[in-house]
Amino acid sequence: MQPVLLVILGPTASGKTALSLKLAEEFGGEIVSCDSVAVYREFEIGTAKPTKEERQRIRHHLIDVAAPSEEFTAGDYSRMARQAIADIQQRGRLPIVVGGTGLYLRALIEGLFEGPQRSEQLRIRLRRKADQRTVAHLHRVLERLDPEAATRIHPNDTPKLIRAIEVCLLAGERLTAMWDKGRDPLTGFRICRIGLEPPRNDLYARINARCVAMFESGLVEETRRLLTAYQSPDFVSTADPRPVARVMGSLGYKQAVQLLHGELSQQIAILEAQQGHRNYAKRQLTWFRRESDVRWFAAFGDDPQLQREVAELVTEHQGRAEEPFERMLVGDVSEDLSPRTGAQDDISEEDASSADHL
RNA sequence: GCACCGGUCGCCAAGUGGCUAAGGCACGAGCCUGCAAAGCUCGUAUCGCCGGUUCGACUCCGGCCCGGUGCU
Repeated sequence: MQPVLLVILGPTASGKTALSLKLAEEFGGEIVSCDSVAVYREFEIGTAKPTKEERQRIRHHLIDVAAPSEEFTAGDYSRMARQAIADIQQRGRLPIVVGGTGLYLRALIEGLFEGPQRSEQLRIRLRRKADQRTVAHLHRVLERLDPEAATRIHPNDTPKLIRAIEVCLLAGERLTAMWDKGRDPLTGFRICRIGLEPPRNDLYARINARCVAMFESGLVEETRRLLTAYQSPDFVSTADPRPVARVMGSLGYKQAVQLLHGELSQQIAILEAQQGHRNYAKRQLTWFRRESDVRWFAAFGDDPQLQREVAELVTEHQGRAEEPFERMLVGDVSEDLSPRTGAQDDISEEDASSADHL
């Protein structure tokens, strides 16, 4: 029977880390982080990675896997995370994906379409074009290359227009045609999705407090240190030999950089970082709400009551994975105390065929 | 006490005697197929209170209340 893959998703500061550690301990699991900034090394305080102690206690994957100056993408994430999950599975342990980055999670579970990787040169040209003329120009270009894609992408959405044009040009094929070929989903697992959605006001209060804590524990000093080796995407200079680190533009670091440039007072920097995180949390929630088969919990991940409930759910899910036919047979053999006996005969055609490629 | 300035959505803020009172932020809803902690879309007020002038007032007049500034 297919092994279980546990997925914990929720907005920033909802307690995913606490819950995942608890579950990993209880079920003998390893954690696969799904966070587009935690993949970068050297950036610590602002990324809210699990602590060193936590990472010693429970094995973590997909954290610190890229150099700050590296371009890391959803495709890279998907490939590496799948490898990590396969390894964990092989060790006989429970893989627990802990996600905050919706696109990465979707790339991991549902896959991406078969398309060309991004081309920095092409992007630079397109972006320049967008600056010179108007955004509407890019949309017109896409209209010519792929009218259907142009219908689906809003004329103001520059990054998506650029990717669409890039794909058409590089592949010599329409983007929508490539979409139609489908994705490459992750197979071989029974996925159990746990969603965390604490009351909005409480979540916002936690986000605010966490931002303050980040600044108090040295976010600005860390940023100053990092700035000696990398430059921020918001203050690039071509004459500067330091490589650009895109993470430097992410929430918290962005404000710390502005503070160091004297554009912001400490107080305003904190307020803006808080605001950015709150807005981000809201976007995450609308993304996750669309995710299918999520069991939602209206509490924080560190809440003991919630942890108990989730643990129960996971146990139930695992049980079902090990005794897949029990549920189907309850009606027929309810008096039978060992429903597993004889269950084999009742395998349906679909199950029999899907068992073939195991 | 007197004088002046100001009171427009949760905040900032335009505005006109008469189309359905700009915009920004927040907030809410939503999008998302390799930069995603990014980018984008949509939604939300009857203008401090009372009275008057007027065909018609948020806009004009008077009084009151509140905030700011100045003065004896």
